[in-house]
Amino acid sequence: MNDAAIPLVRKLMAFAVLSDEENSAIVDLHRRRRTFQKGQTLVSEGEREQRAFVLASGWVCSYKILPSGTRQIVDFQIPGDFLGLRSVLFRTADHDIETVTKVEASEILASDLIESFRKYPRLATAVLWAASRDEAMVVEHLVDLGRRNALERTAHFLLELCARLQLVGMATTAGYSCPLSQYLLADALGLSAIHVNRILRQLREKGLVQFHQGKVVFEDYEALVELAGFESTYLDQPEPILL
Amino acid sequence: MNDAAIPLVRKLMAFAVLSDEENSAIVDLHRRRRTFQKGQTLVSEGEREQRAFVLASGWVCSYKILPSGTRQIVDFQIPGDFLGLRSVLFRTADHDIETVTKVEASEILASDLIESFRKYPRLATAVLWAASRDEAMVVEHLVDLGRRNALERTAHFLLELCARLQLVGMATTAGYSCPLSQYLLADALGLSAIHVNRILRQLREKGLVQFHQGKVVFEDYEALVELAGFESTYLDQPEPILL
DNA sequence: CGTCGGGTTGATAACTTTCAAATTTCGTGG
DNA sequence: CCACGAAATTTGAAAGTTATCAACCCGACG
Repeated sequence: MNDAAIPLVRKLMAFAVLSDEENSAIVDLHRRRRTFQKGQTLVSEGEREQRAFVLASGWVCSYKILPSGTRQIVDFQIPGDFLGLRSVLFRTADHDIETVTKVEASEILASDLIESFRKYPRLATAVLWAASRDEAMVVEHLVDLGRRNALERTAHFLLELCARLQLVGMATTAGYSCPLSQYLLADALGLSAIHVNRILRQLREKGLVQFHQGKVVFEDYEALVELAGFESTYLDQPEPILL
Repeated sequence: MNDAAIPLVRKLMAFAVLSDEENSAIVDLHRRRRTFQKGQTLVSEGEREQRAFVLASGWVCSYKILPSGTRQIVDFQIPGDFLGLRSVLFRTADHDIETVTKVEASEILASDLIESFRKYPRLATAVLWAASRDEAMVVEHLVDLGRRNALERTAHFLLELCARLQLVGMATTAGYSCPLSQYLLADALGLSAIHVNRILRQLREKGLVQFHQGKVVFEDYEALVELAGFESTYLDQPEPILL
């Protein structure tokens, strides 16, 4: 198998030029393959036994449920992303994780990870970089919810997803496949599904983006970036930093 | 000086029983003391030279400015908190950091930190725990903005601040000193300052909390927890985990 | 063929912002 | 200690944004 076909390799390559040994160490982490059906819960809040995964294919979401029953999706994970890396440290998970589509993921034993970090320290740095980037995205999501209106927020969200997917070769500025329902979108954007529907219509009518039958199609990428106030600096790494 | 007077020591003690050597290693990190006046910028977005600090006294906020000029405060830092730990890894800061009050902070050299982690591995774990807790708080803040209305959100925020301050001995369930203006509160809560004002009035009139002249006074802590849907599990560590 | 999970639309209600202005608080210099 | 100006708080009214409720449509699927 070509290494670049592994999303995690592809993602880390954007940050560090990896040697063949390092690449195969990553490939190694991907034994222990698991398959999950759509809608399956991987981690429940309060759960003790913590497992970490690398997502190979499919989409996942992590969210919190409020006492009132509404939920807020904190983040979606796409191929190449880690699941539950952080919460391994906590005794109990502080949120739920659920598959959005059928998913292939590799279970990562903490011991394996530590061992490969010991052998290939640059790998540790690269993974830490990935974790920092994830945190930066949560922060950007927070800004979305706090200070962007529904239109900007939705636009920004679609653009950010695009940027992330590009890192693993699953999108271009022309568009991408997106398996999210308007309900999922709503729970991520802090809106009602009905309002999301209207906003998507507005974006369509303005000739900016289309989102139909699982496909996001950008009609005017530049104008959308402008509308959303999208800054990709925290996602773009023009070229690998770690040589 | 009594170690427990150092907020970082006090905070980490909630997580790990630290030996005398470990304690003094932490105290050691606090040489290189710096003082900053109120309203001073510590880190600017896009800045290259990254510095990390531990806050010894005073309050700080980290925020993002949108193209429209509005801002969203991502988090406040209080004594015992790290500043800029994560962004040291990124080449450029992705947000601004500014003092809210006069501040005393110790500059931490990455090399010093790594050295003390090498000597005292349990310290590394404790700090990592603190970082995870910080991330959990950002997530909770995100949920605030996405799915709680202004009243719940404000109540939740005041309670969370209380829980954090308790860890460093600066609050009780009776109340605490809080140097935040309603403008700062508004930028953190994703509301207008005017609305914050009204919400605070409502909370006062319901007999739940008062927030006047820099003091938060809880009148009915239990009822407030109920209203806010406040879950402190992610903050409470009933007793040290690492023995 | 009926059901079910999306998606779509309209009407109404609730929440929050914006604008404008008055009042209070607070730090500073006299 | 007082006066002054700047900053923060408070209030009202009007406008804008988003949620909620109630339908209806449509395609997939057993």
